[in-house]
Amino acid sequence: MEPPAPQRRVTIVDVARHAQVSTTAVSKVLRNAYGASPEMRAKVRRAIDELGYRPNAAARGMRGQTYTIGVVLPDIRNPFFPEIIDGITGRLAETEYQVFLGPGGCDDEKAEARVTDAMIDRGMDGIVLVAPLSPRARLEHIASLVPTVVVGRHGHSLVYDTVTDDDMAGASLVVDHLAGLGHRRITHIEHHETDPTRSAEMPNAQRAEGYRRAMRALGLAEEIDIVSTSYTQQGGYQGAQELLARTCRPTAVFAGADIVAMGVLDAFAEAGLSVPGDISVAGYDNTTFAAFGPISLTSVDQAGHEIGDNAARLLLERIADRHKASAQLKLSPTLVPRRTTAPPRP
Amino acid sequence: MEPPAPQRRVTIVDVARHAQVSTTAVSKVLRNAYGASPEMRAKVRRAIDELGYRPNAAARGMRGQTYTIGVVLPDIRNPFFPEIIDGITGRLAETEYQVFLGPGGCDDEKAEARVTDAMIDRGMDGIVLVAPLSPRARLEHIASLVPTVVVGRHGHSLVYDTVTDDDMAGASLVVDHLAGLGHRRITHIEHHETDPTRSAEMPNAQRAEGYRRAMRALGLAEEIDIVSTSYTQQGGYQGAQELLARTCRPTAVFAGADIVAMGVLDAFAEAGLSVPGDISVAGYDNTTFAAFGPISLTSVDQAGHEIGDNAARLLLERIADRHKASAQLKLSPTLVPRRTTAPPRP
DNA sequence: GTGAAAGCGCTAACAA
DNA sequence: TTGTTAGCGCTTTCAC
Repeated sequence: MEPPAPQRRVTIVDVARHAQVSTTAVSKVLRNAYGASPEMRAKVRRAIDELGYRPNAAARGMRGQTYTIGVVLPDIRNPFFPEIIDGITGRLAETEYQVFLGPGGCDDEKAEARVTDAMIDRGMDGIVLVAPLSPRARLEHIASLVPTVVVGRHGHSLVYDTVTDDDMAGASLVVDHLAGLGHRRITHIEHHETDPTRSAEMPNAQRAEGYRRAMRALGLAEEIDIVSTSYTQQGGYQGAQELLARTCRPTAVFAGADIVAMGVLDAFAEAGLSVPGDISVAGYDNTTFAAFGPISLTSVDQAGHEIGDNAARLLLERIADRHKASAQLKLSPTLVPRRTTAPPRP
Repeated sequence: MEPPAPQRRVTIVDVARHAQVSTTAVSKVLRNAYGASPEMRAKVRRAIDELGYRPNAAARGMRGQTYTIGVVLPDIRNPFFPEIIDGITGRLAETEYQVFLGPGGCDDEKAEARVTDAMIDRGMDGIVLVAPLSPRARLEHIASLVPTVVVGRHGHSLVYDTVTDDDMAGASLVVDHLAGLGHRRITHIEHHETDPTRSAEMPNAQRAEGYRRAMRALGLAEEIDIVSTSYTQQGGYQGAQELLARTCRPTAVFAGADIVAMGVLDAFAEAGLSVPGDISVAGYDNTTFAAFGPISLTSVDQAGHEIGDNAARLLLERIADRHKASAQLKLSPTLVPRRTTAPPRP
């Protein structure tokens, strides 16, 4: 009687024996590497299918690749990220690579470091960092250890590629839209950046700067008015409270993110202001809920899917050639006008 | 001159040499295993710090554990999942385990299989399946290969643990709430389950059944009315259209999910119905957007954080003892009344 | 084109 | 308590 094999997983050795070839041959077939005749490939493929063999990624990783790509998200809650993920997985679907997401605790630099370290420890072949919080030096350190693409953060580097949305142009779209409706007193609610080292690289800073430039370009330099809070619902609520306390209120508010606009709408509703009758509100990100009927928020749509797709493409290129010149891609956002913006009261 | 070490990563051998001990000793310290004196531990710890050593997870995985937990989500877009993730990572934060999320393409059984296979290939120590679509046999197969906890799917198994919300009780909460306000004609919009094999195990089926039972318990058996569409905004819109076409409309709608309620609200707004003046609407999941001012949707809150926390706890127990008896946990949801429900017109 | 053999970095038996 | 040694499953020279 045969000893009852205790659920041992099929290995490359089993495949080699079953196909009557060497393990080297099997390995070559697995990697589509040079040095295996068509007949051999066929034979090996058949054995793989018959045995239901699946390579052990850990073992592969010891010498070669793990065929694993890590994506680090600062905050899974942000409804903008799924678009990026879809773009990445879409591009990678046809390849052997598998994507795993690392949950970076909401706005927590420590958690981000932990996740990226964990990915490096696990021998991931490449990493996509989405809107990372880490200082630039840290990003370059990561990139020196593993092929890296940084998404949603401005500022170029020689060691990693970047894919961003043109946040400055996006802010212009909003300001131009509001000015086109007849608004002059347009206030921007921004996310206050605490860390000066990464400051200019963050999208929020770019949006604020885009707001300033667009206002100036329209001859509204005098009207430039920025309230600093944070990109949260709470931040929007506080910002709106500040505006409500003024004697001369703006006729339109450009919130730096949709979630901020939610807080603004809450505050205005509480104060009995009607939107857009008394005041217009616009957001940024075109999150899922912006489209919901009761909200119907004018917003800016970042090309999320395209961003992810390009990030994955650049990462594959960098995995293939770690020393290629770094690329910087800037994609264009579009305005999605909805029912929270209208001409000001005459 | 020394040869410029080409960025070689520090290994256990380097640590052992630097601390003047054997690699076994280092390994024991890493795993807090038995058989290392305090002095030795201290010496090794120091060497680890001085060299900045981090163990290679792939190599560890070849013999022992990878210290990696995989979480499979059916759809990253569902705003209910972040709560679960937080619960899981919270519980695991104090341990050596790292969580990675596998992006299961929205409602795609094939994608789910691909992700789970990938996790097994990568030697993950445990897997949490959130509301999986796979047939039961497949779940048991996965569980036979790696410690598994299934979340958000009813139906017990001997090989995996389950953590669910009491969806039947949740449905009762909604029906009781509406009936308490004076409603009798309460319609439920359900997700139509195509696959009969998993049918009864899915939360949507439980919610529909809970609705029926609650109606009967209130003596409203005659009024039981279920519209079958899907748990999407589109599904809600279609379901509402069907109701609008009737001569005798319900006075309240219980949507099986918040996202369904969004579609319902859209349709009612288009038809000029006011909510809750003309008709009340309730959802399920208490998603982030349900709380937004302009929406303010009455909903059912699942104990997401608690679900995740317990799932992680059970998984750790199962990793420690693969043959322990399987556990089934059912947590209680709560009702969150908001402004979309009110007494019917007299 | 093919395969034997030497590792990759770690853990687990086993000896000392 | 400590160290020696043999793999884990794969990839990669390097002979043939």
